[in-house]
Amino acid sequence: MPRTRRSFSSRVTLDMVAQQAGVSPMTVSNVLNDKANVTKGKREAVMKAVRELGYQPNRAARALASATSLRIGLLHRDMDSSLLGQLLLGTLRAANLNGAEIAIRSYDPDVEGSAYAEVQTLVRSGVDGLILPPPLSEDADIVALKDSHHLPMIALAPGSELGTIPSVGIDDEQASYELTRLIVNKGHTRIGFVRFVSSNGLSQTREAGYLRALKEAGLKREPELIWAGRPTYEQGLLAAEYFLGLAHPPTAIFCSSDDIAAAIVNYAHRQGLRIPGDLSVAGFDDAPIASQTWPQLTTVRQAVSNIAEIATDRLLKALKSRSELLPETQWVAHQVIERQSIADLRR
Amino acid sequence: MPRTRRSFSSRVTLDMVAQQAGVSPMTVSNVLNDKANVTKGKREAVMKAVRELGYQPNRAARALASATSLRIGLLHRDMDSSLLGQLLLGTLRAANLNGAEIAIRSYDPDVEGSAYAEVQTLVRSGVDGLILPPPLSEDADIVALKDSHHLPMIALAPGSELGTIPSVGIDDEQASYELTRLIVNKGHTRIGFVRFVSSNGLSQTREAGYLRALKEAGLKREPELIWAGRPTYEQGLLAAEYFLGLAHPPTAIFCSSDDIAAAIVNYAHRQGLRIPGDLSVAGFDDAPIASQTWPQLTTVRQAVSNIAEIATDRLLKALKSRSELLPETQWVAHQVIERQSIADLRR
DNA sequence: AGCTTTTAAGATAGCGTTACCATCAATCTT
DNA sequence: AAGATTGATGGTAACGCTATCTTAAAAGCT
Repeated sequence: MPRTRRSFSSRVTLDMVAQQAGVSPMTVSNVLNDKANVTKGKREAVMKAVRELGYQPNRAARALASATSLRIGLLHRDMDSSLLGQLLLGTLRAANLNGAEIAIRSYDPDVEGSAYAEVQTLVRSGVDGLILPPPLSEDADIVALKDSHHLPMIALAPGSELGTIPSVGIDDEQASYELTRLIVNKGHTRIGFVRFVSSNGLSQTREAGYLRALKEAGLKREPELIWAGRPTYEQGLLAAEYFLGLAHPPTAIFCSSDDIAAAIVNYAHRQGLRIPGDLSVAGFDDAPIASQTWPQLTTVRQAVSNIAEIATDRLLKALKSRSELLPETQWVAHQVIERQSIADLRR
Repeated sequence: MPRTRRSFSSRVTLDMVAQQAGVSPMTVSNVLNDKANVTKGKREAVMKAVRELGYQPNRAARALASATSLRIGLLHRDMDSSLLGQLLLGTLRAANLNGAEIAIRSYDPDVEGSAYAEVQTLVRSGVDGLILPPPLSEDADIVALKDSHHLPMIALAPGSELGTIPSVGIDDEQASYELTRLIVNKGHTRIGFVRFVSSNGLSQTREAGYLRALKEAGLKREPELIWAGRPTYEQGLLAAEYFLGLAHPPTAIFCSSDDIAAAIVNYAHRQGLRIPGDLSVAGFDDAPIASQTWPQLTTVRQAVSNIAEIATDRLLKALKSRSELLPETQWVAHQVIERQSIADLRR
């Protein structure tokens, strides 16, 4: 037996409509949801009662009862400040528009298996899908969950076509090609390149663009002009040391990361070189540091928040329509940002 | 006897958290809503379980049971990449645990009144409260909405005690004092200071800390050692030019911003000076650039995501309990990060 | 007509929380 | 020391709706 009613609010409920219409609550629900079999008479009686009482369904109750709300997980690298903001912004925008919720967790890139452990927590916590910022699309364990747990996922800026899971990002090969061509067009013929050491898609894709531009300009690939390292400032200092120590150093260096480029600029300054007068440098990503360096770096910008928004939207739409998400790569426009770090040798 | 379970999603519920923590569901609810009196032990056990399971309250259920749903607005500077991530992270964490929703909007700091216009949009869209990251707590129009629209708000890192609205941040004066003292203790007696030009709280608070440390060490305030500018890399170059052009330049420069400090390091390098051998430099904020410079900068770190989380939580708790939010400043611990940019002159 | 199949309508049991007590141990009276 | 007060904890029902199953009547079949 009911003890006390909690709500004093005179809000009209479905039960009141049912009573007024002389039918059961279920019938009212069925009418309102346009369900199968309701006779015309009852349907009209219900609608009349709804109108008279000014009934409006309670969204919260409906959501709770129909368990229709979507939740997607987003994993991010701890301490990855510059991208994170844009990433969250884009994801949240798409999630809000789709009435979905997002669950965020961070992992420590220095701990083996940390990302996978966090994904498992997300899965256990009941997410319906996953957003994978780089470099998570290269984690085989995580990607495997797609089939083993039938967990839809989409990768952000994968660096290269994956084939296994859907993704959204810029065309890295093309962007790299365009930036290299810009350097070539300014008359440089000895152009250094810093690639990533890892065997991931990115390192190869960006190098491919660099090589394509060289080839097109009739320049040979010179192994001594390619240096591999991790994308950190410290590694950039090593790269600078290497390039400037060559018997015949490059006149320009294109780096796969702004951190490295900034380090090279800094190192060169300490050697008394002028940038871009004595050495031209280009970066990639348009991280904050690219414009907090002097001279500011010519680089490539990818619209991170757009990429995140598009990917999230695509994932949610697929989830809603219960349709399979095809493992297609979707490309978003990038932008070559020309600033002052590349000298024009033609003059 | 339960017939069938309807939900297929293994979403983590409050009951599961209760079981994991070894308490009743009610206790979990009480912990999450900061209700009544829960012992520290239970409270921690619950929070631990929440973290482990990645629990997020079901908003629909909460709204239904409590007949309330909260939405708070967060305004951020467009393009403010490095802080934004941490800011969102903290805010979302608190919002999720409280089952609240957050509405995010950006404003253009270069357009007069842009922030106010965006706030109005938020208000019209029906937010129940507002989070104000710096420097919004200094916008009189926005703060006035607190009373005119009875809109609760809380400021982040206000830089100084406001008196008008509640806030959460570090004690800037104390942090500035501590960093200056660290420089003093290394034997420096001519210490330059870069303050912000604006008349906001921050510029004065940080300068006050600098002056307090000088005074304590028996050093005089020398006007020529204080330079004012905006917190940008370009301005930092001007500051460097100024300080190094003095007849009797400082041996150390403490900057109210890492951007400025990094610019000074860079400028000094180009002048052939060694850092910290010939010039010591310290920054403030521990922005990414502080560790992407060589040598890495000694600076002050504020836990932005914590600050945002605490503030959001405080706002939401007040909203739920329908209690007035007192205009108190709440201080969060800061951390002086000592790296390699300050020379020890005593040896 | 006697039987099975369809169909409208309703009964029942949750969905995941929180409000509102009831309980029992701990602390405080006098 | 016995009774009274507090305070932590949890049992129970309810929030307003929908999924699922059941029923009883209507319709279809041989």
